[in-house]
Amino acid sequence: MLDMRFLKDNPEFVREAARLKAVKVDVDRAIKLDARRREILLEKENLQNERNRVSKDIASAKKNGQDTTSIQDEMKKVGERVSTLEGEERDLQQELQTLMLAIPNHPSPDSPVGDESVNQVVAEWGKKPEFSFKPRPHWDICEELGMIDLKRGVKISGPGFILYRGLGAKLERALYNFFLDFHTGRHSYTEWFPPFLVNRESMIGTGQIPKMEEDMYHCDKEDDLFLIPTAEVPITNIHRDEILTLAELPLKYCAYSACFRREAGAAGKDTRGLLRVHQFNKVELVKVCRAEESYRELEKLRQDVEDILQALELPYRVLNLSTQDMSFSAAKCYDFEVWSAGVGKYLEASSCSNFTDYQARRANIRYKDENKKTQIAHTLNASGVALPRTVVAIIENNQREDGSVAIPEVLRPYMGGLAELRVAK
RNA sequence: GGAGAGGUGGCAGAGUGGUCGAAUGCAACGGCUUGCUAAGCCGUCAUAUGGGGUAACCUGUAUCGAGGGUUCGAAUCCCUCCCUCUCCGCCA
Repeated sequence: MLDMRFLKDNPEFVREAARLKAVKVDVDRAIKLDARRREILLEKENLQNERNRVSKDIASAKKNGQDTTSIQDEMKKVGERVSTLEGEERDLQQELQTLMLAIPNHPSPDSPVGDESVNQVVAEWGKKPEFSFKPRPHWDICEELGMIDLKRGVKISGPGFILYRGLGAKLERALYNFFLDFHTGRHSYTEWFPPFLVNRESMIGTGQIPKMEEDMYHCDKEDDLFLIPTAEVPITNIHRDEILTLAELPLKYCAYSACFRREAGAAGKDTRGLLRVHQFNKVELVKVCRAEESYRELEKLRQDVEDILQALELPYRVLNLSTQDMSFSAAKCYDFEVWSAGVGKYLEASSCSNFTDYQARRANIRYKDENKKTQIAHTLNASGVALPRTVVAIIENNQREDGSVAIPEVLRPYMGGLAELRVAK
């Protein structure tokens, strides 16, 4: 959410920022509602002031045995007027809130302007593997090695739900354990294990609602709980409605979670095998820091993600996302795409975003600065990293002509010392 | 799921209709003093938002789990919801 004062002072800037993100907003309406709300508030508070004062007088007058009926009648009228104004204010506030939640964060000046076609490649690492045979896609290899069972996954849940088996299941476990150990150890993140269902306030806090509500699985029995699309939601909301001290910033958190996405309308396009699924595993990195530090923390976060892709020896490139391709809440976003030889494509394996104060204002995450003033924090996050497409790249890039797959060095300790995946004799 | 108890400031804990935004204690912070295993004394010490002032600060309003109601006036009375604890039931 934006600061109302900022919006009031810079309506043109906000309009322009929304245009850059191709989001329609009604800035004028918001300003008008806010002005009207202020008027009402002023009148209401003046009346309340009068009432508070007179009520004290009544108390002392009664003590002295004086008759206070007429003045009480007068105050009753004041009370009624206050109630009316309160009702009006509530209505205005609600409409204003709805409008404000629909205004996106403004993109940073160094984000390329436009749609996904103007995304900038800002880094490339590693060499695409070359083969003396035609590399196969992961769905062939994985089925052959008995690592996933696509048909039965569909039977028990539906399309987009993956049933991992044997070494496939073990590889998942190996990867997220490796990721967690790597980030907690080498990068000193604090590990959390969050609930996978969260309430509506949390979803609003990180900005999934209202914009993306249709993409979320919802348990509507009466609990109003949502399955998390990413651990970003519970982890960023840990400090919702809290005031942090300067000493504890920046917070560096990491968490494994399963992630649930309806991916409504995405069927048919790049969805084979593990490319786009409704449930997947991910390790997420979240940072909360003071305002001045967020862009520097973004670069560090980016490095943390690069480190882990390099450890896995996966060729990748980093994109500086365009204003329209980044998310609603983001100010700047890097996407990490790993090269995968079988499908012959770069696959998005991580997003690394600075949300500046946008999520923190929604979630009310603040800190006291050195002058003891309360400031809105900045939040960031990155996947570190999402598993399915990482698995795809590992399988497809490390495949051999005989159908076996080499396991990256760093994962072998997590696979019980195994150096390759192959069909059991 | 059933029965009971309870939700007050960073924590503990008073307060049951009127100078209560809230006693007191602990913790924390600032200062003073001091000599004996660290203590004593003084002061400061919630959040949001509006107004005034360069500023320290002054000031209006709201907030005692949340929302509604009664009343001139609500932490205190009434209603609804949420949460915590204890006991019982169920259960991985």
